[in-house]
Amino acid sequence: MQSPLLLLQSISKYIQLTTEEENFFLSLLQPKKIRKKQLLTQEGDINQSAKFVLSGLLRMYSVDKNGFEHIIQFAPAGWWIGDLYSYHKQQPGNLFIDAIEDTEIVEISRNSIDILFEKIPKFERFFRILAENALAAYQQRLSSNLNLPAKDRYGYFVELYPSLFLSLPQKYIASYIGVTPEFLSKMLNQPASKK
Amino acid sequence: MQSPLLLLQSISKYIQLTTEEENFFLSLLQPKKIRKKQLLTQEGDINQSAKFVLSGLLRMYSVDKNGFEHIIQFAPAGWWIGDLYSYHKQQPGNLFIDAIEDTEIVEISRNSIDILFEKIPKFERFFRILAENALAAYQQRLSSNLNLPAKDRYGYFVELYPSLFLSLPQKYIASYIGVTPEFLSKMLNQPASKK
DNA sequence: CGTCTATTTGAATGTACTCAAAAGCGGTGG
DNA sequence: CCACCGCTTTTGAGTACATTCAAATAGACG
Repeated sequence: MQSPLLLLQSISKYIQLTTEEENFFLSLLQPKKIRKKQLLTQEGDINQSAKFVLSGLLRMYSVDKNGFEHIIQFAPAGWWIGDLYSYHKQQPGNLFIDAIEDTEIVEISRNSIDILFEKIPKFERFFRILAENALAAYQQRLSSNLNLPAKDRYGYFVELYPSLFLSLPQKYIASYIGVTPEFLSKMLNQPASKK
Repeated sequence: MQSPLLLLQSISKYIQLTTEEENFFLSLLQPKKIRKKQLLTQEGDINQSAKFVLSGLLRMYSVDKNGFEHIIQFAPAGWWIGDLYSYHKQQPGNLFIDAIEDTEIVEISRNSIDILFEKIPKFERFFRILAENALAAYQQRLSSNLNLPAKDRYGYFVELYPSLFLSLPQKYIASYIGVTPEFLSKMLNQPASKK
């Protein structure tokens, strides 16, 4: 199993921990493996934990009434993922999370996070910064997506996930930028008339 | 000028402050009035403060290369607003904020927030929760917007801002849900064939 | 190699846009 | 208090972007 080193590194960017604090934090983590195509979370679940990807690749998506999937976010190694609406309100969410590749994550339960905040208040700061970063990213995505043509949305995707667009099956990209796989295929194979 | 009572109320939902702490917090606030149509923030500005609306109505929007505005968020009384990407990275943002109606806000500068966190660490918690709430809202918006027809996006708008859709000029709603004003008009006046 | 999934291609359709012009509405000044 | 001006909304015709459905082709994996 992958070590949570990656997680400790990302924490140390924002707060400094003593070895003791680090160990206490590590004791709260629960490792988990998700096989390719396996569901981690589904619609109706109440999100009870924060999730950090150590290796592999997850996707979070909603399913509309016609059965079509819309990808909200990918999570490669080093990213957090989760339905924050459900986590925060403690109500059933409407998002699914599954693995595109075999993936290793660590989870921290809501309860553990409460304990963590009590014992090591510095972590309030870390999770604040985390949420603010994620918020900034969502604001960016909304602002760049609203009403822009698919070609431009594809461009933004490539910028945001430069390492993914090479290896990722095209249909996932289509789902992320909000077009059908057929249309994306046509778009990419068109005589490079306009960029 | 409106008193910041509304702000204190919203804080007290998440953390308890002594009178002394309250006063210290209040001493960091800077009130500001923005007249209808006046710009508060524009593309290229580096966001240096958190902004809370006491009364009135603000909008935050981006402008695409064709000059079209896309509204990211409305902020009626009791809401926070700001380009978090720019705030967080301290880089020029690409969002505008202006007033749809005469508006009163209070601002807290980044520096003051740092001082606040140092003096009253409880505020880390407050702003963490704030960011998480906002994040949940953005996740919801993305998930409900992606690839849904305009009719449904309009429905979601009405749910999110029930008080606004009555008084707000229609073209702003169009800009929020990502259609042209002409199209929204046609949509709303169509023989109520399909809800 | 065969099966399953992903991608490509094509034709017909639909949703939303553009451009243009008319109608409605609200405020302001004479 | 009415007339006018500017802004918003409506309406219509033509167009473009993206979808649907269907079928062929290509890849991946056991």
